[in-house]
Amino acid sequence: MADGVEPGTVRPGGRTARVRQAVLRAAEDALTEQGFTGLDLADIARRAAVGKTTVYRRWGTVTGLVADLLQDMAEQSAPRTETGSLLGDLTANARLVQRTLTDPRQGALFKALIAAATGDAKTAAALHRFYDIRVREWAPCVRQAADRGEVPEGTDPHDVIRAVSAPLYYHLLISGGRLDETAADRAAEAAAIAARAGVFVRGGGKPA
Amino acid sequence: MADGVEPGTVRPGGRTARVRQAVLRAAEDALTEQGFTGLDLADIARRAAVGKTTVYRRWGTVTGLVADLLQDMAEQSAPRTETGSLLGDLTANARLVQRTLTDPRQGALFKALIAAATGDAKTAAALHRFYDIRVREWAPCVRQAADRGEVPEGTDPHDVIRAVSAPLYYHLLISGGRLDETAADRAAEAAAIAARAGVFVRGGGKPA
DNA sequence: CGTCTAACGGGTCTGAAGTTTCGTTAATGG
DNA sequence: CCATTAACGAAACTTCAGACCCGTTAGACG
Repeated sequence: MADGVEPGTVRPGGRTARVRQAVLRAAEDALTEQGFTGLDLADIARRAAVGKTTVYRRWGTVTGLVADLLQDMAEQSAPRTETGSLLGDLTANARLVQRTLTDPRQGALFKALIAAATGDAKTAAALHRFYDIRVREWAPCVRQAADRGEVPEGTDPHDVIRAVSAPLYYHLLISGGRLDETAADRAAEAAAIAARAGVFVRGGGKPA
Repeated sequence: MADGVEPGTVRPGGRTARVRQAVLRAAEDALTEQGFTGLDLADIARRAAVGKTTVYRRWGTVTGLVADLLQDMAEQSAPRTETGSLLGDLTANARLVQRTLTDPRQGALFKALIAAATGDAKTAAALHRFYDIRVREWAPCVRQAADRGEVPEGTDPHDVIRAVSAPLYYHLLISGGRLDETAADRAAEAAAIAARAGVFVRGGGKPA
């Protein structure tokens, strides 16, 4: 037997998958309720009705478990809406993010995920991948705006989408400011205006 | 004797103050090196050459210590620069933030502070206070821009300053994107353009 | 349907985080 | 300079997260 093989890779079907799902859901609940601090794997095992040995063997640490949870979350994507204008699309995105972060459960979960990522490189990589996928999902609306001539040629779609989210996460994590629909609309508007002005043109400084 | 009195409040001079400083510096080092996870008070006590009993008695938990550290950091403010134009001032601010977050020591420290704040309400409040002070320090440059007519009357100075920092923190914590001078300049430019367009006018939606 | 063994799970052990105790040191006020 | 006691610190104690052992369960493959 070749050791160094991660458990769960040889027989990924049936029970193994079931255990993984149960543990990930339990981890989600625990992170939501307890936050990242004061979280132990034994508690998660109890919630998942699974032996704690299993959790320790397969994930080892809390950050490792969070990294796996992020990968699992990345696999389920939510589709975007299309409104026909850049501002409309960005506003839809901003409100989706705002609603997610405002929701008591989801907001707490995302806080915990981000906190976990600050301490561990692998978890950080998983977080980056998760957001990269989300950003990719929304990027087409900027490309369409470029086709319509709403934003300059060469505008980086990813940067525009990220610019919409940034102020909302800043409120959530750092300033503690109100995270209402007005904040979402402002974030979208600011990003749209900056994009139109060519701030997000790849590689270049300002055009005029 | 009235119990319920926090230790260090009756005789705050001499030794008590010396111990506090030593512990806060040690906590800073530990947070920088180890991150928020895997940080224990006994280690901090060792670094500070102080009995661990003292650390547990005065601060109790890691988050409590971080909250005190934030209050200490808030007391030492760095003065802003003035360039005469809104974009110039915002760019100076953005570059200052960018340099701070890029610095290996400071960047790690801020990550740890923010992570700690996600899990504890008191620490979060301390973090909000810290950033509120920083924002207040820079707000006048927006007010001056309003006097010059660069931005509409009623523009919220705080929101503009926060809009500059937001994308930089988003890179640091969430997307993992490059945090170079170009990113800083873009953040400043986007905020300046949005401010000029009236996005940050208090209470109102878009003007035109 | 039966064999093989990957993966799970209960029980036990251990080391370190955190608490309590009590003696020691040094601010504070007169 | 002395008395008072707040605050510190060393060491013993407690608790529990996380590691380990080994028997049990159930996928994979013929």
